[in-house]
Amino acid sequence: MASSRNEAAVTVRDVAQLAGVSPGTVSKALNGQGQLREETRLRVQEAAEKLRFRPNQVARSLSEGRTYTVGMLTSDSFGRFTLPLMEGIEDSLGAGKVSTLLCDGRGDPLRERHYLDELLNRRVDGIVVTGRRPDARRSVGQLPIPVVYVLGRSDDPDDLTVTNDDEQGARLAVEHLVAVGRTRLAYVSGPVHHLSTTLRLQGFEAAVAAAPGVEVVDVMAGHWSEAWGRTAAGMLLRRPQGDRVDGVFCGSDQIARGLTDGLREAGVGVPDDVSVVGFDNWDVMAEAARPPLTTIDPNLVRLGQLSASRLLGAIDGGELGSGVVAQPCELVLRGSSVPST
Amino acid sequence: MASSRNEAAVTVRDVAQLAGVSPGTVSKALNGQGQLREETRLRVQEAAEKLRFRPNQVARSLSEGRTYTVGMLTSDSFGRFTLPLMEGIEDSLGAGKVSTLLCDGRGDPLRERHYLDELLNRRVDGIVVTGRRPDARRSVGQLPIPVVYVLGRSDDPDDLTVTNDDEQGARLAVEHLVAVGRTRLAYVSGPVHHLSTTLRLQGFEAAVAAAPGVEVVDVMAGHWSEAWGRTAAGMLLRRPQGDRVDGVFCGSDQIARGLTDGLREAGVGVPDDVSVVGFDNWDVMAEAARPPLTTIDPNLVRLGQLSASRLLGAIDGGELGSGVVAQPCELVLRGSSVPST
DNA sequence: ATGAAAGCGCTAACAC
DNA sequence: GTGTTAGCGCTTTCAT
Repeated sequence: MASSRNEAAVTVRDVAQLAGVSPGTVSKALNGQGQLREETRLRVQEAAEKLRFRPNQVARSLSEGRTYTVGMLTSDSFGRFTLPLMEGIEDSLGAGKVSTLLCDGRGDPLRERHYLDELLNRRVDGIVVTGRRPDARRSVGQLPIPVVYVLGRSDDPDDLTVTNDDEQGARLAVEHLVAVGRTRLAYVSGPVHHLSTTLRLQGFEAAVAAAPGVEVVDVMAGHWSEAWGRTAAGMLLRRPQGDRVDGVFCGSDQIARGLTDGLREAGVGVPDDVSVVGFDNWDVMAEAARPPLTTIDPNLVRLGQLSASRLLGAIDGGELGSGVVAQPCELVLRGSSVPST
Repeated sequence: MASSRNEAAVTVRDVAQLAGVSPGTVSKALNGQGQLREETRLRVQEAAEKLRFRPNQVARSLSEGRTYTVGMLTSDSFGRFTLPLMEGIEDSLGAGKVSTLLCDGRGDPLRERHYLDELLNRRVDGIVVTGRRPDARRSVGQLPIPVVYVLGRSDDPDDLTVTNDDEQGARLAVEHLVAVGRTRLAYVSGPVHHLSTTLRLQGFEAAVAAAPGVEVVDVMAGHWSEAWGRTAAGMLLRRPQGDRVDGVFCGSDQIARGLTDGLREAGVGVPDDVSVVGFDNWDVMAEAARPPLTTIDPNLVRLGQLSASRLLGAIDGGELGSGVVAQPCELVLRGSSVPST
C-alpha cells in the first residue's frame, strides 16, 4: 500500500496527465534524457512543480538497478576519528547525489555481519568501512559491490585502504624539531601493539638518522592519554643532567598535552627549554594546551573525501585499485615547538 | 538494468523454481506470512539458503510502501554531541530492523532543505533532527512522515522535542554541593544567549533558594572553553577575603577543567577548599582533569534511544506527541567535589 | 519528438 | 495450503 498521511503521493502519471503527455515523456523531461521539444519539457516541469511531484527514489532504484546509496560501516564504534571522516565522505558523496546509510559495528563481528547483510539487501552501490583499531582488520571479503577501507586497514592486500601516512607524519615532526634547533629527541608514543605507533617510530628514527648531529635520546611507549604524557614528563625529567632531551615527538595530542603540563609544572619551559610536537591536530586538546600544541594533522576530512570519491569512481565503472594508499600528513604550527630565543 | 558484478542476482523466482513452488509462496515462507505447511516453508528456506538469496529490500519497499529507513538530519554539524545521540538512535532503530540515512545539514538552511527533499524522495519512514544550537531551531514544517527533534529544540510547539532537563541538572549539581557542605556558590556558565545557560541558571538559583543558609555568591558567563574556566578561576580568586566561594557549578566540563586548573595552580585545593561540578560528563575532559570531575551527565545515549523509539512508535501508527520532553540528568561522582575533611 | 508497453523484484488479494 | 494475478512507480527500449 502506498503510504499517505496527508495527500496521496503524486506520481509520474499524475504529472503526465496534467501536462497532457505520457508517463515516459515525464521521465525523460525530468531527467534530461532523450530528445524532447523544449516546450514539452517546460510544460512537464511546470506540471511537476504545480503538483509538488516528488519522484519516488525507491521506484527509480528498482528500475535502474542502482540505489545511489552507500553504506558506511564502522568497525569500532563512532569515535572522535569517525566524525571528520564522515564529514569528508559526505562531501564527496553529496556531490554525487548519493546518500549514506549508517551502520555501527561496535567492534562486534556478529553485529557487523548483520549490518553487512542488511546493506547488501538494500542494494547499496558501495561500502566504506571505517575504523581505527591497533592492527589491520579482517576484510569483509569479496562482495558484488566495491568496498573501500578508510583509516583502519584491511588485512587483504587486494582490498583498497585509504589512510594517512604515519611514517611521513613522524618524519615531518622530527624535521620540524631539527629545524628549530633541537638535537636530542625523544618519542613518547601510545601502546606498542598499535600499528601507528610502530610506523611513527620508523619515521622518527629515519628522520633522526637523516639529520647529522641529531640523536634519539629516548623512546617510551604508554597509552593514548594525558596521564601517560604527564608520567612521561616525569621520566624525562629524571634523566641525568647532561643527558636531557630538548625535543619531544608525542604519539597524540593528548599525550603531548599531558607532557607539556608535566614539564611546565616542573618548571621546564615549553617551548623554550623543550620543544613538543603532538599528533592528530585535535582542536580541543591542541588549542587548550598551554602553550597550544604544534602537531601533525592526519587530515581525516581529506581522507574521507578521497575514499568516497574513489568509491564513486568504482561504482561508475572505474577501477577501484588495491593496496594501501597513504596520504601525507601536515604540520600545524602552534606555540609548543618554536623557542623564542 | 539489474546490476551484477559477479553473479546475476537471485530472485524469488529462482528460489521458487528450486523449491518447486510459486513466487508468492516463497514470499510467504520467508516472511512468515499466511499459512504454509511446515514442510514447504522449510523447503523454501533451504532453497533460499542454497542460492544465497538476498531479498531485494528495494523491491520490497516499493511494494510495501515503507522503506524501514529513517533519516537523521543534523542541524549544526556532526559534533561531539552527535556521537552518543547516534549511538542511542541506532540502538532503538536496529532493534526495529530500520536503517539510518545520514544527512549533515552543517547549519546551512539551503543544504538542509536539499537533504530534506532527498529524504522525502527516498521515502524514509520518519526523520530525527539533531542539533545543539543556542536556541530553538526552525521547525522543518509539516511533513507526511513523523519527525522528532532531539537535543536541539524545535520552535514549533506542535513538534516533538526530546532533550535533557537542564534545569533539573543544575539543581542536581547544587544539591550535591550543598550535601557536601558548601554554602557559598558560584555558577560559571557558557554564553548567556545559550538556552541551556539560562535554564541551568534557573535550576541553580531555584536549588540555592531551596537550601537554607546557602547563597549565590557569583554568576559569570563566558564561553564553553577551558580558557574561560581559567579566567573565571582568576576572577574568583580576586574576590575579597571573607567573600570567597566554596562551591562552583560549571556550565561544561571544559569550563570546569579550566577552572580546576586555575584554582590548583593558584594553590587553592579542589575539592578541599572548593568543590567543583561540571556538566556533560565528557570522559576525555572529566577523566583527564586533576582531580577528575564530578559532573552532570545529560545522558545523550538515552536521549537518542528515546527519540528513536518514539519515532518508531509513530511510524507504526501510534501518536507521536508534541512539546518538549525533558529527560532527567544524572550526577556522576568523581574527585572534584567531595572534600576529604 | 512522443507514446505504448514491458519490466525491475517483491507483496498481497483473491482464486482454486 | 498454494498458485495466479495485479500492481508498487519508475525507466527504457521500440514503434510511430
